[in-house]
Amino acid sequence: MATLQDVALTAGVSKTTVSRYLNKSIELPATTVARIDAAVAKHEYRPNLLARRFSTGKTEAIGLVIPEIREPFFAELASAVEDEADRHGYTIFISSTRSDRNRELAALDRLHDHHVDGLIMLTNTADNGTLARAIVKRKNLVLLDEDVPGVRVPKIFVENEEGAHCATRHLIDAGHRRIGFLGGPQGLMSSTERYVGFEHAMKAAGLEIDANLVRRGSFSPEFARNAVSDFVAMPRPPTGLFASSDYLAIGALLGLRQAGIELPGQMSFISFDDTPLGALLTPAITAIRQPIEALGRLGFQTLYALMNRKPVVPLTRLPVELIERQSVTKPRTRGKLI
Amino acid sequence: MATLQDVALTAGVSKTTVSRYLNKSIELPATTVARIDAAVAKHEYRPNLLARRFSTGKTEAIGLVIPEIREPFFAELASAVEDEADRHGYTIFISSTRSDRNRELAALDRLHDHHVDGLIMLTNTADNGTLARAIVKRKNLVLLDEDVPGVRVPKIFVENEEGAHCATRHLIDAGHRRIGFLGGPQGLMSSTERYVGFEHAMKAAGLEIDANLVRRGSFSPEFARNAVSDFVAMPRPPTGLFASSDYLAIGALLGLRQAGIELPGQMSFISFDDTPLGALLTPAITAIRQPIEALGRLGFQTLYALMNRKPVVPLTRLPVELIERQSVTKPRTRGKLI
DNA sequence: CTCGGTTAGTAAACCGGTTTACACGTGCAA
DNA sequence: TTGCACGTGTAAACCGGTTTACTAACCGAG
Repeated sequence: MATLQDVALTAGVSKTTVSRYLNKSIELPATTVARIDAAVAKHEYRPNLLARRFSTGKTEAIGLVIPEIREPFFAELASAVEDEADRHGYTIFISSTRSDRNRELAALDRLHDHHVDGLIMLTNTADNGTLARAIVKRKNLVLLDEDVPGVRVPKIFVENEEGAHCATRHLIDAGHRRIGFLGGPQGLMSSTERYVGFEHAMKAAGLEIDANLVRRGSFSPEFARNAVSDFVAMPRPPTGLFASSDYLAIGALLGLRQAGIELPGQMSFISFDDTPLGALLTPAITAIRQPIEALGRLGFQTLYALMNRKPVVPLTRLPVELIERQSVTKPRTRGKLI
Repeated sequence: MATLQDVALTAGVSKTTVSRYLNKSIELPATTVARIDAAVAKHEYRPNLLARRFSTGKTEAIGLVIPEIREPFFAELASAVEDEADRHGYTIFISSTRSDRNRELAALDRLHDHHVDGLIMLTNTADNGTLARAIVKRKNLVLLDEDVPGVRVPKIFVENEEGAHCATRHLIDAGHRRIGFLGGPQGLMSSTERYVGFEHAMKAAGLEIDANLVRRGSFSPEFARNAVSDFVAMPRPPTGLFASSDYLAIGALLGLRQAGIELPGQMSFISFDDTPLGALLTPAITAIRQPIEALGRLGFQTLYALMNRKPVVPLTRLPVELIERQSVTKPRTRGKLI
């Protein structure tokens, strides 16, 4: 591998000159430029990235910390972040933490160790303060989609409450009165906000919330499956169901299929996220779409601004959107029950 | 940030000693060890990774080059590779190439530039020689799942032909005689092998292959959708369909739904890959399962051996497995047609 | 007492860029 | 003729580890 020194010797200049020319921090007369260009070409010179990074202290890489790359929501997000990063000359490291706090902390350490210049973090387990304490010691960190309370870093979330309100309202408008709710873990901002949206929509419509039809506590499909099994075994099952994430929806749909419940005839169903899966199912699932692409791009742009010491918006809320498909209809039993 | 020098001064030794002690390349008496440990703790010393990498010329990172992280097959693979890499102290860069040859070449350049120590590559576009020429110039590269002809690097593939044979045989055993085949791009080893498996199974059963029921050329869902639309419009449509990848299956299923074809009653269906999606659909899709986890782990292990100049198996074929679900039954029209 | 071997280290080179501070020559104005 | 600005560069420090080659001190054996 040719070094800067080799190029400099061939071009008859010093390596300082070559370095500064290649980094555009110097203007040179055409003849010198030509000599350097020729020398670079002759040696097929490519700068040694390890040396450059050591010298500048920059890695031109960022980390993306997500719970699980296999889940389509996070894979979509990773794709968007990667694309935007690539556009700015950055590469990304993806850490799948499997919702493991220690792996999240390890990712923060890698930031500290100059492994990466910045971090985009997306957690989905409630913090007892451990994560927050680790985060406040770090710079160049952006939180996406889920909050970590008590840290002052740029945050980009979606309109969870409004989305949940809209979803619930959609079921109500279709004529549903008994509506089940599947929520994520307690202590997570997005979980809470989605529940609040559900609650407000129900209250605004003058409907009681039946506590037996509300299940909160986990994002796992298993959790949703069990909850749904309970729902359909009730004397008066709900006619509509709102799963507050697609991952919950998977479990819920398996539970409904197992119980032989037909969608949307016997049960209307709406979800939150709108990953591509939903469109392929029968019936195609009506859902609140999170702007994953925008989340990823804005996430990188914000981190980029942060790394370059540009001013940054402390909190952004991105809008969500109702995507109507085929899983919500009028309740079949409406005439009988009301 | 404390440096090795700071620690050395505090411990009253030279930085050589601290470095060698921390890297376990020296044995020291207990008292000295204690002094160094205390100094490390006092300074909260963490080695500067950029300096270490520059010094050793190793990045302790590898690249994973795949067509698209959003596709579940590749996301699963990435997850397996990442896990195995993590276990060996390596981190991974993921490059989604979007099947773009230039992005594949760029990833190879990053290997050259010391961006990563090694590369696991998985391509899905036929090579005209460009990729092969770029690959032969590189070291520490492993090919996964798809061949690039003419390069001598370790390769790990699955039993494509056997899998396709098994899938076709499964339809034949269920009583199907008119079987449609959806294949990937021409010029790809996996495409060809899967077609050959189909062909052999048909011949072995004494069945003619109707050229109108064979469509090869792309892995895109759109392609499959169009092919299926043509199939169902034929006077005598096939009763069974073999999609040689899950991504094709998605398009095929959309096409079948659009045409109002009921599965498995009107059409038996089998796919190749068995990503988690298939289990969630109605009916759940019978498929040939690729050993994604094993592919990823063995891929990393092979690269690891390669990077450490250990002997490496030049070609490995991993077995596939038939996962029976609900999308294959006896042909409904069997009595009438035969 | 001297030689050889072991223990416990160390000085300095090295990796290949980037960056700071400065030098030299030339032309133009005062 | 001096002085200054400007164009065209350069020498050397610097980043923080790793690694090579070496040494001083001490112990035991001959």
